[in-house]
Amino acid sequence: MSDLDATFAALSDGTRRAILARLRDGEMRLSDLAEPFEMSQTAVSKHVRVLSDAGLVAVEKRGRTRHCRLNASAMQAASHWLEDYREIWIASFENLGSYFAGKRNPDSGEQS
Amino acid sequence: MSDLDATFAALSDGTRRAILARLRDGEMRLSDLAEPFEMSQTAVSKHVRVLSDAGLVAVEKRGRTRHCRLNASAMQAASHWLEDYREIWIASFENLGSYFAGKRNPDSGEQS
DNA sequence: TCAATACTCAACCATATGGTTTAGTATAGC
DNA sequence: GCTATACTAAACCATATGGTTGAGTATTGA
Repeated sequence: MSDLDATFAALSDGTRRAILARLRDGEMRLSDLAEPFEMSQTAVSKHVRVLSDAGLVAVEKRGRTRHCRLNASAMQAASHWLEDYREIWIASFENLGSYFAGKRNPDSGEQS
Repeated sequence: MSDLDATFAALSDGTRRAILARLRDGEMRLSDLAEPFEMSQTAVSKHVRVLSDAGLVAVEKRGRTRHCRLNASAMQAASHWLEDYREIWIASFENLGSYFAGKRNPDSGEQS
């Protein structure tokens, strides 16, 4: 599995995205991280494992607790891949803008 | 499944990302699209279906052919989600930069 | 030392995924 | 109308995924 495969696959689950969102506020123990989710801690632990394997979070063992923090650099690769398509979706919005502009005023293609 | 679930899941397969890459050059018939892949046309058709369900490609039936084109707006939602983490990974790179800079020269934080 | 805490591991289950093959449908063109 | 083309659909298979429970391990703290 390529790195991008793993990254996008890890991001394709809502629970895992919620875990990442929680970690934006800073490092958190696995048990605290799992607290709001309506599933077993084992399940959350598995999700964290997936995120860790994808390089999206770093887990550090400290005594009997595991401390998780974001490792956003893997996201950058995913973001970079998407970036290559940015001009295409911008173009499609411009076309849409021209379309609506044309309905109002055939000379104008501008948008706010 | 949320839209983001579907989008990221669709992007997590290398074949599907390759399909999207091919479509960057413009619209293509399904059979032409399938040609370089070492799998059955049925398999490619299924991948296109996944991309279509995720809103990443638009498929238009014209006679007996299906014409596929990029619909990059769904990518924008994914990109936007990742964007929220940009400041975090930038911060982590800055820290890394400072770290290496500190090894060379404690006054400089610049990199090539 | 002993109990509680914070996990991991293993086994299991249901469903999803990525592929195949075979058969069927709709259209094009002779 | 008949045949080739370009698909889609259905059935099947192996493996992956997301969840569970129950047992095991390591660490803390009284």
